[in-house]
Amino acid sequence: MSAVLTRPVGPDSHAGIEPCTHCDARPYSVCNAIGDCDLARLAALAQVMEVPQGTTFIAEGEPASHFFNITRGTAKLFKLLPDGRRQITGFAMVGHFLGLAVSDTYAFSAEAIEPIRFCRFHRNKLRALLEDFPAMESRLLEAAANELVAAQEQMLLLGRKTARERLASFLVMQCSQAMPAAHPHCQFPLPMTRGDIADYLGLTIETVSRTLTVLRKEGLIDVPGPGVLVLRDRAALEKVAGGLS
Amino acid sequence: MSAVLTRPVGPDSHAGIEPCTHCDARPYSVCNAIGDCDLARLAALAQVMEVPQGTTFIAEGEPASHFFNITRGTAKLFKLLPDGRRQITGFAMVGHFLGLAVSDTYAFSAEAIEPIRFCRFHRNKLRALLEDFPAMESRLLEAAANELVAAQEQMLLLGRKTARERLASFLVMQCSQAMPAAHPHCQFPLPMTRGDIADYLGLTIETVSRTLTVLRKEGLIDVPGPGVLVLRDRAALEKVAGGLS
DNA sequence: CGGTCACTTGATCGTCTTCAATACCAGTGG
DNA sequence: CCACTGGTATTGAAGACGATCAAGTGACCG
Repeated sequence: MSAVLTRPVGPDSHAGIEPCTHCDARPYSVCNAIGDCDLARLAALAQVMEVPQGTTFIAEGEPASHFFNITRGTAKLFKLLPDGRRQITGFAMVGHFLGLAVSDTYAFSAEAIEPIRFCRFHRNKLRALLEDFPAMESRLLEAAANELVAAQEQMLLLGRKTARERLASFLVMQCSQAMPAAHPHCQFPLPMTRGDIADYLGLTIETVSRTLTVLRKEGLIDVPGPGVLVLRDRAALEKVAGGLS
Repeated sequence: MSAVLTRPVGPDSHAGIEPCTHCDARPYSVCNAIGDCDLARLAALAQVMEVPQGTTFIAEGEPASHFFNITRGTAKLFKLLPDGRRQITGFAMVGHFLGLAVSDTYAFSAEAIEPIRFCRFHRNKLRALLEDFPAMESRLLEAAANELVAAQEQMLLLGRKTARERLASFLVMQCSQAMPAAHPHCQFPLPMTRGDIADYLGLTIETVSRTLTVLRKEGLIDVPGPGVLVLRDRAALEKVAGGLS
């Protein structure tokens, strides 16, 4: 990580004063396993940081010194082949935990697709903390199990679905993530570029663009502006996503 | 799971007498986190079972009542689309743990590709056990983290690698799994069919067969018999697998 | 022997990629 | 104000890789 591009949040910042008690991510993240009374101990280990859009704050292959917890914004996680081909393995939103890997180097890279804030912990210090808070370890296991399920779903998408099915799956998933309630008609932000979507779905930018155009002309979706998307017919999209048309 | 096709191993069986102490999987599996003295408690919960090749012993979408631990043979884990398209998300060998999912239904199916033996545990009983043995929970978390890394690698393969690169990656991985030592010249069993390999790599049977033929004619591999494979030039295969040719 | 099954090989087809041109927007500086 | 730039998105035409369709082989088995 480039030291120039990252900076700890100063004492004037809200998050700087009470890094955990009032954290935006607390309701969503694994740290909610720790009671308010013990939170100070966690806060003592946390280093809150903000980085601008485009910052690579985890680099594949580098020594894995920290755990990360996203508290604002979205990051993309990806792996690269030597010739530049890229596969985005996921998007980490508020509450997402990064760096679980047992290995001593990171298995993937992470880059901010918006200005983001995260807190980070030294691995060995957090490991010691985990021994005192088994509840947090349980939550981590739970989170890992959920990610594993999502990864298997993504393998099905990458290995067996058509471009049309991939886009439909992606949009439905993004929608349900943004709006837990299953509204039939839903609008939500789409902070990633076409290139990011393509690298997430194993397609090219052109195919993503073309397929979105088709879905739009069919009246299944609408693109009112850059970074915004509307599902006009969510039920139909879910059918397409499931391979039923 | 069909009750007809599975059967608990009787008291005459070796595994039936001491399900854990002398288990083949113990050195490789998460249960090695439990000391010999406490092993009886684990054994009391374990139900050792054997099923023949072809048995589907976990079915996607069914109530997730058990955890599983493979102790002999190999199983394939897969997800299906309504029209029959199939994606194999992994092969579970000796020591592999299944059923971590938080959800109340299984997220994937599992089928024996050889005659296999496994032990299974009721989820709620095992959960209670985990509270008394945090070391086991740590091992589970470790295992889950490793699987997550493997899943990300597989996403890179499915999303961005060519058929040739996929086969090379698969063979190198199978080899290093079978023989931890990095012999330049290595022979190992390949229990899965071409169809299984295809569904694991997101290809068709024909493409798998053709690509293996090419690799064979290039002298990179050899197929001495059905279910057996030899890497003639492992270094070259690793280059191909990494996208370097 | 006829049966099935797994695998191989060939010919053709189609989806997605590649290459290319264009449009658009924001920022910058003449 | 407008030209210039770089990044992002859209659209078109041509091409390639893998899929599909089809035939044939060999092994195993009743």
